[in-house]
Amino acid sequence: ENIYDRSRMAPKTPIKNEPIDLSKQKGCTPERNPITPVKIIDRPQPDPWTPTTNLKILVSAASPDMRDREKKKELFRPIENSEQSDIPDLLQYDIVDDSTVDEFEKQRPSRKQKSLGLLCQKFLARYPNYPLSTEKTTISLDEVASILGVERRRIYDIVNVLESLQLVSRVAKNQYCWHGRHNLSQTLKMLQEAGELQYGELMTSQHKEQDLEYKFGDRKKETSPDSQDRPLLDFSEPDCTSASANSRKDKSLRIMSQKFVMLFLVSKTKIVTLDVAAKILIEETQDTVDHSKFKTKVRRLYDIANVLTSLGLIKKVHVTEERGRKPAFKWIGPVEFPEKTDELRGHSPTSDPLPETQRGAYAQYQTSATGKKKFTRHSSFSSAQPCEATRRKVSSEPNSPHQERQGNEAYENCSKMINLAAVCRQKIQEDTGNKACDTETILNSAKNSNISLPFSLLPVPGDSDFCVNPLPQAVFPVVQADVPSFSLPNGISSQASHPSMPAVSKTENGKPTLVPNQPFLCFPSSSLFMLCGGLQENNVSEPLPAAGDLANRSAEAQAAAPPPACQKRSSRKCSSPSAPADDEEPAAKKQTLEHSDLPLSLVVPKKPPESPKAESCPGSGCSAAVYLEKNRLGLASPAAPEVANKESTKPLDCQEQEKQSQNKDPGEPPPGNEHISKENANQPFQPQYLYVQPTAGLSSFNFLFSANQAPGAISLAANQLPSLSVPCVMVPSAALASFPLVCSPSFTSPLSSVPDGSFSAAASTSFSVSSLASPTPVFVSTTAVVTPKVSPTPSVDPQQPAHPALHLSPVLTRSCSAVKLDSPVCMGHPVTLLKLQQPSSAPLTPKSIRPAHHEAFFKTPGSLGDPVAWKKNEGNQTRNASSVQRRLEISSTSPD
DNA sequence: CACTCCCGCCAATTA
DNA sequence: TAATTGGCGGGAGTG
Repeated sequence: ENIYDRSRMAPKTPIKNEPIDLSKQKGCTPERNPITPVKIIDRPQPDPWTPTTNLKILVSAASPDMRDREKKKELFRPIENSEQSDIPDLLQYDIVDDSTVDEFEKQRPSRKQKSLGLLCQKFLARYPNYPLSTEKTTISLDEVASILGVERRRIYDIVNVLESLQLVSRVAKNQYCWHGRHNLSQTLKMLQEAGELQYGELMTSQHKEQDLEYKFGDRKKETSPDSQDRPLLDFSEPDCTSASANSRKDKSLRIMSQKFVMLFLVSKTKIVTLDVAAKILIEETQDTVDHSKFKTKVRRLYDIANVLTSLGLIKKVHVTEERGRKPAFKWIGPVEFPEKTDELRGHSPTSDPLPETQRGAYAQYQTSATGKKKFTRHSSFSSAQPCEATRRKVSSEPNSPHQERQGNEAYENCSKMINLAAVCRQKIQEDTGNKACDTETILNSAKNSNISLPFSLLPVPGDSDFCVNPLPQAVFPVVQADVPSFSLPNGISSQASHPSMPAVSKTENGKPTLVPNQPFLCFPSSSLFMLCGGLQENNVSEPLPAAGDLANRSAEAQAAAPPPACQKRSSRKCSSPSAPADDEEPAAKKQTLEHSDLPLSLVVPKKPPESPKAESCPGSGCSAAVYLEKNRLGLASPAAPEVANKESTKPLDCQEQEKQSQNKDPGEPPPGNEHISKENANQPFQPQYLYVQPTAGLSSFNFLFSANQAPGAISLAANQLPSLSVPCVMVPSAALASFPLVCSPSFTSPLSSVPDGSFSAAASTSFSVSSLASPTPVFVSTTAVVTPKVSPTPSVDPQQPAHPALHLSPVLTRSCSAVKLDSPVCMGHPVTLLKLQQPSSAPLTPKSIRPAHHEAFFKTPGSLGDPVAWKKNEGNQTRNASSVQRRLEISSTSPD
């Protein structure tokens, strides 16, 4: 055997592929570097295809043999190393050359070289931390396994953990999509919230005991945990089950990873010992802790810890207790999300560890969102939820039929997350009370349901999110749907996305459904601003009920709903929030916004408590929204915010916006979000705006609505169409400056502003107007807000065939968020809106719509100018920008 | 010896 | 049924 090996080693391996060679080479080549020499060697295979392929082949071929023997492993190993070239190996090799068996041993790199942590680093090194939204990176498990020279099993370990944090999502069999860390903070936030719910008590209570070291102060709970844990578990499981029915398989690694992370996030000391964690995690299962079980759990925790360490989220430490020193891990990642401005935090910590890559990019955050979305489809599975949908559901599907399925997993994850979030949320609700309840509830439901939901809402996949506001009235069912959709956060992105998907599908129907009557607003991403005329001054903070308007915005805000994931039921409708409030005008009024981010959900919950005020508003309905604002304002949103805040946000002037159409752009420097809000205040004129920020980073947009706005103003502009009285503006946060989008009912003009590059981002967005029905519904969607910034140029492609009416489609595309406004909706005054409505019917076609061009608009600023462009009536218009882009759609319709 | 955790069998799921 | 996933725990490497 030995001989065989040797011989083969030398020659063979090396040959083929690059990396491999190394190891082998040593044999051949004295030196360490195998690199050169080898290639030649053997036969390459007949088919060269790709380099990778060859490798794979080799590997595979080799492996079997090797195995038989034993050594094989070793061989492989080298491979791994090869890239980096592990030194050790080389040495050994040399030595080994002659010798024989030993070689094997020697060669083998040593356990460390094969460690999961190292492998994970190699894996991570292959992908950018903050990929551009546009690019969607798919990961082929086989390929990666062969490239890294490891068995696929190991890749699963890595991917499962990454998936639990949403750094990747499963797209299909053997295929994962890389999202990077854009959503990481959101995910962590969710986990933190969920963790607080589940484990918080424990901490508080401090069961701690045993294991932990007091010293550190960890909390650990252990014993009692069961009960608590359970809840979580339950939640999660249920979700899963119910929702996707997924398998339970998820059970372990993924869930365990999330729980493990939760423990860190909840822990004050940020240090968790393995044994404590193991106990806690076991409980879920049962109390009996049998030793073996414990051991197994610990093994798994090491696996997870290795991956998390590679991610730079934790590091190993030792805690000494009375008993002695125990292994423990300390969280070194971001901690922030909690409330406040967390955003910031995010990066830094994280980044540190990270490789160079990109850390900086917060901005990307947003963008990334888009990427996430990938999922697309929800499966139709609608089955899931009957509820709401009943009606709406659409058939579905839209577009992409491809894979969706996979989504399930994602769903699961998402769902889990969602569940957690939901839980949190609920709590919050409780706390807060009802006010928002509806909303929340809705949200919750949404989450669950979302998947199924038909509605349009769409979630945005990525971050974006949107809000939907249903009108009060209509709300109901529809709402539900909406809600859900929106929820997705993020992150879940992916998952979320999935949910979205459904939404999307809905969309189809959706359109109709969506909003048929009601208007909704969706805001994508996190950041949105809403302005309401009513607002009183200030911001958000108080929403003042008084203004009915405010109310409108309300609640929805909730953004909370993160959850999309689950399908569960959603029953509630979201709409609600507003509803209660006032009634102002009926429909119109209420609108709410929602945001959804994943994070949101998390956020939301918190908020509530925090900001009761907002709630107070409740009456009006505002609550949700309000509080969102608050959050934002106050805290800043957690997630991405930073960026957004910083920059972006700018609200541009309202006025302008109002005007709208235009967006303004860039220039304006609006103050930070906060400022903005203030601005609002300041600007009294405008008073009414709501600003919503995105929580997450996304944020790309902000929306402003003016309540009062004359609609006319806005609308007019361009199109004239119609209608919409309400003007809205979206501003990308990131871009801030860049542009806001405005939608007016018709949308018309607003966009124009975009022109700038910034807009380009915008570009992504698309607008479409449909004639559909409502008088003026507008949809705006954005998806990825993020994108925009990034690419200005983008172009979009458009494409997709759009569906006419649909806003939906867009959704699918990903991005989308749509807002529709009916007249009512708008925040501001509905009334106005109504009026607006307008006219329009005609609109649709009007002028110019250029269908195709839309893209252009986006892209080019210049184009924007044209009103025409804006309009597109046809269905097709939709375009999608690439994933990245976001689109806006507006429909105007008129009834004719 | 205790801590780590690699490795891969094999069951559960999927395709 | 074959392939993919992933739980699980033996037992080896490290210190």
